Formats: sequence, structure tokens, C-alpha cells
Amino acid sequence: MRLLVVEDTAALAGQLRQGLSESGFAVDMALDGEEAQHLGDTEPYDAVVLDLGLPRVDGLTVLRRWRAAGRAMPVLILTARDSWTEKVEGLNAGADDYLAKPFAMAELVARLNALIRRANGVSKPELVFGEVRLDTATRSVSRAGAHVRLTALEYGLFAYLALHAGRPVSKTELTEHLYSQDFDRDSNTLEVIVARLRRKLGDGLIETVRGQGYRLQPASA
Amino acid sequence: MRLLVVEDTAALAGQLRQGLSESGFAVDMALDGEEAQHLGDTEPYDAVVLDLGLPRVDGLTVLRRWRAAGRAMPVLILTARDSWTEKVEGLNAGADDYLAKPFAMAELVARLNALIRRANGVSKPELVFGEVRLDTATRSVSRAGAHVRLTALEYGLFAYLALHAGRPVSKTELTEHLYSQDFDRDSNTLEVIVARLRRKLGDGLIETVRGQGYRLQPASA
DNA sequence: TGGCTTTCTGAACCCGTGCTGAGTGGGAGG
DNA sequence: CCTCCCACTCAGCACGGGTTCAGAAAGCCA
Repeated sequence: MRLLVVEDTAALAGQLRQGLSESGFAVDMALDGEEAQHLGDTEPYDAVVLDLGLPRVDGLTVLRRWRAAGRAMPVLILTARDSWTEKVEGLNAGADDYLAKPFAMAELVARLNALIRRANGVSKPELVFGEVRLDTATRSVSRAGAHVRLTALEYGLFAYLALHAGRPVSKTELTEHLYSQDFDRDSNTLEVIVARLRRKLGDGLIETVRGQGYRLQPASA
Repeated sequence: MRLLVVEDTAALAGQLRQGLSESGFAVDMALDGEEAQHLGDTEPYDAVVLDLGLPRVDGLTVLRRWRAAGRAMPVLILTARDSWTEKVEGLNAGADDYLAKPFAMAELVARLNALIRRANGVSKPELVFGEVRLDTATRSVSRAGAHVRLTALEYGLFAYLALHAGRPVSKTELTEHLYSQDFDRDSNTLEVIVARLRRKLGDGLIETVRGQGYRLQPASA
């Protein structure tokens, strides 16, 4: 899952980048509103973490413009400790959730995961595909009851497919959401990862649609 | 489904071609208004993606001329970020939908699919023919509840027949809409594909009208 | 009915895409 | 500094799918 983090104070920005990367997100940073605006318009993020009170263009303005232009990605705003108004204004401007500073990284991660899930029309944190079970809350995968160890990328790829089960997902789309910024085009890393996933989770789960990408059959309840 | 994409800036043109091809469209490109005009007048497109603000002949002019000449194919215009006027003028000139740049490829694909569907008088994204079910949103086909794997051409052919169910569709029409640019005329690929479709989806679904083409019985609710 | 055209379908071909095993490099942790 | 693990590259191979071809079947018309 790929995130845009908009935060101007260097210290917090660093913490966010590290913490979120460790939690398996691909993270792009924006230091001011202008940059944020641009990135949010051009790159396909799964969610945005937006600190209000930025230099140049205000965070709320950025958010309003996104929504006006029809960008629907979930946005979580970071508000000052007890600024009641900030929070209300933010939600009115189209934010999907908020978190008061200071906060625990674990909490942020949990909320982001929930946001991304809901944004893709999945209400429960657990998805089942045959004998394979994906728990987005704990980032764990099991097969026939037994826990399966997945690497960061393996999990990321599988989770993305799971959230978009039923439709074929192209490789370019996958790279866009698994990696931050650009990435070497002609490379077969994804195929390698898919191969490993198939070995770990069983053949027949991830279907390849030639020329179009990969597809997971929709969850069976 | 065959598209005409009119876009002058190389970068965006490349993205569009790739993204739309990946999504299963046959794509023709036009780099300026003149070329666009000509192609739109001579080739039978299922939809057009038109960037306003082209060199030579302006996009709006092209669109107006098409409409004046009675070309009815759906046209989606790409407008600059917040150019309110562009959008309004475009719609007045006969555009069917618009998208502000920059945009997400998924959104464009979704809108094009919807446009094409509606242009053919089909309102729902799902079509049912007996025990066969076609979901244009996920590009998936099922028979008696079970998912059926179709190749790109098989799906394209079936989807086109489905959108024009009830009337016989000639082979030349099919090739024109399945392939971009020219294609070797005397070849029986279509017949082969139809045969494969019949095996996968069951006989009696695709009816051949001798000398005229193929026909699908209209959807049964 | 006979001859002609159109369509069907199995088999074979060939190219491109995707798969996979082995090997390299680099970063994190001990 | 060493080790381990993960991401990545590469190259060879397998396979799928679009195409072609040929013979069989089905219509159509005289």
C-alpha cells in the first residue's frame, strides 16, 4: 500500500516515514501544501496522512481542492492536541479520519489499514479465499489454519490483490502501489514474487490473465 | 472495444495508450486535431478520448464538426485542472463526459466503460444471457455460476456481441471494433474464436446468420 | 440432386508472455 | 565484521493464445 505523508516539521516527518515504512507501506513525503497537491493529483495513493497547518498552501485547502477534483482516496488528518475546530473543519473538508498529536504509531497504522480497507469496500478486517485467510489488522496470512510467513513485498502484493479481488490488476498498477516513486519498468520482480506466493499459498489462488495482469477470485464469504 | 485517443503531449499519450491497452481496448492515437478529425470521420470507434487544446485544429472544433456531421460516438474530454469554461464549452459542443487532468487511469477506464455501455442503450454493468453472465465492470464471464476464463479476444468479441445483442453483427464490423488499425481481411480468426466461445459458453448462445454475421439473443432481464 | 459458397473445427505453428531456479548484492541485526 | 535474509537480475524454458490451414459440414440456389 502506498501512502502520501504531508508533514512539514522534519522530526515528525522522519518518524512517520520510518514508522510507516516499517509497517510495510510505501511512503512518499511532501513537505508543503503545493508539493502535496501535485503528488496527490498525479500519483495513485491508497491513503494520505495530512498534517494541517502547513507552509505555503494550507492543508485544508489542499484537501478541499482534491475533493473538488473528485479524488476519493482516504485522508487522515493530524490535528493539534485539543483543537476542536481543526478537527471539525477537517472532516467537513472531506477527511475520513483524524488523529490528535501526539499519537502512537501503532494507532496510526491501525487506522490507516482500516481506512484503506473500507475505501475498497471491504468492511471486515479478515478476508478468506478458499483455505487462505488474510487478516489485515495483524498483517498475517494463514493457510488451512497454519500461519504462513510472508515477506513485506509478498504480503503487500497479496493484500492489494485481495482488496481488489475479482478484477484483473495490471502489473503497472501493482508496481505503482507497492513501490514509492518510480521503479524500473522492465523487470520481472513481480512475477518472481507471485511465483513465491503461489508456492506458499497454493496454486490456483492467483490467476494470471495474460496481457492484463493478475486476478484473485472474490472472497467466498 | 476500439478507442480513438487524441492527445498531443507525448508523455501523457504514452500513458494513455499503455493504460487503455492494458484494460483491453484497441487504441488508435491521434497527435493533432487534423489527424483526429480524419480518423474519427473514417473509422468506427466505440468511444473517443479528446484532449482540448491541441495544435493545428482545436479540440472543440473537431468535436463540433463531428457532431455537425452526425457522428454520435461517445466523446470524453480531458480538461485542464480547473478550467471551468473549457468543461462547459466542451459539454455544449457535444461531449458526453469530462475528466480533469490529472486523473487516475482507473477512473478513466471506468468512465469509458460506462459511456460505451450507455451509448449502446445498456444501463446496467451486468448482462445475462440464459445461464451466461457478463460483468463488464470486472471483465469477467460466468456460466451457471462458475467463472469462465476467456482470452482477451474471446472476451472482446463476446462483449461486443452482448452490447449489440438482438441484431446480427457482421464479421467486418467485429474486426473493425476488435482490432486497431487495419487487419488482414480474408482470415477466419473470428470464426475460430467464435468456435472456442461456443465451446466455453455453450452452443446455441451465439447464433450465426448466414451471410450477415453473428447474433446474440437479447438479454433476458 | 449436384455444385458452389460459407461456415465450422481440429490440428499445427510461432511468437510473446510468463514462470522459475540459480546467482548477486545489499541492508539489518547480531 | 560476519551472517542471514530479502529483493532483485538473468537466462533458459514452458505454455498460451492468436493465427493459419485443410478438410468436413451445412446452407443455398439452380
